[in-house]
Amino acid sequence: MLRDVAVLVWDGALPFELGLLCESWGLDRSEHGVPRLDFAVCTPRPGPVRTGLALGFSLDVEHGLDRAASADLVCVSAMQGHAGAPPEVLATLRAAVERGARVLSVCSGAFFLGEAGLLDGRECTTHWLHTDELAARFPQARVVPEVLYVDSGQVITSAGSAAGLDACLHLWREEFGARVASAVARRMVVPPHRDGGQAQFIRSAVVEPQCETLRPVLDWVTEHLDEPLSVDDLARRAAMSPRTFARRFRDEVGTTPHAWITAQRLRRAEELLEATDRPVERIATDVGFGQAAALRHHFTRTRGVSPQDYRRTFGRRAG
DNA sequence: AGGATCCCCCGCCAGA
DNA sequence: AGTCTGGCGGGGGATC
Repeated sequence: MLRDVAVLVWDGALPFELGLLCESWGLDRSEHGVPRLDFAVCTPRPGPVRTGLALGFSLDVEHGLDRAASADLVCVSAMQGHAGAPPEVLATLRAAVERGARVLSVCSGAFFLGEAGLLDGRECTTHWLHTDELAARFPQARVVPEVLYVDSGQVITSAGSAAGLDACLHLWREEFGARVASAVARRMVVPPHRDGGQAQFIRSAVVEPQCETLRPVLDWVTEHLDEPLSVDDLARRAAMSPRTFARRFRDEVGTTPHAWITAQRLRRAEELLEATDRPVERIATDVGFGQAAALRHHFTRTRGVSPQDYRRTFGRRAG
């Protein structure tokens, strides 16, 4: 169970990436039913820590790295420059993994996990600008480009900047269930869940945010998850050819129609597992899986636990 | 649990 | 030249 989170910083810390870690793990949201965590920002020599990018301000950090020794999760934020983490930091990261804690990197923070030898043989990712460099510097690392984050168990790496939030929300879900994760997301006013495999690029979200042509169809789908949904039907509903629909879908949503629909069905199934006592078979049909086997297959593949186990952990009667 | 069938979905290319 | 569309084919994943 996750109870204690430490974030490691040193000179060159980037405020946005550091800030999202503080926002995710440091805030008290107990009035919204979110467990309160012990949280600390730590640095090798407590005191002033310069931020990167010549932003003209410093942080005053109270805690030394010894404070990270009890953490269940040790986060390494992004720094200006990708090399040369202090040796004490690398030792802290290695010690965390050795004692069974998890480590999480945001953006170029993955390079420091690499320096600590924690990426060897593991799948990982970083900002799309740097995936090639990461793979070159750490040949043993299995770098996955173009995803938002990678959860390889003890080691979680996320892509550029804001994808760190997605990785954090993923961890909230994994540790505390979808209801808590949604409460955290709601407080931060971000979408509750973007799947890790989603593309880092969502072209039209940047290029023409006002022209979200698929929004009505997406909304319709989430209201009709229990029905059979073929791509041809959705394309017709969007008044496009199937080929154009699939292309626009990837551009706007960042994944394929079928993968997205499956992800929505799993999300709904998760909610129903937590909030109701309906049998898994019933939930499968309620969310549009033809057979319960399909739900179980996708659920265990993406969540790492069976629907029943998920309910035992996060359901109403869970202890 | 495995195999047949279905349906995505992506690369390719021609046309607007 | 450059962009967008949509039909086709095939391989592979999903479904039953």
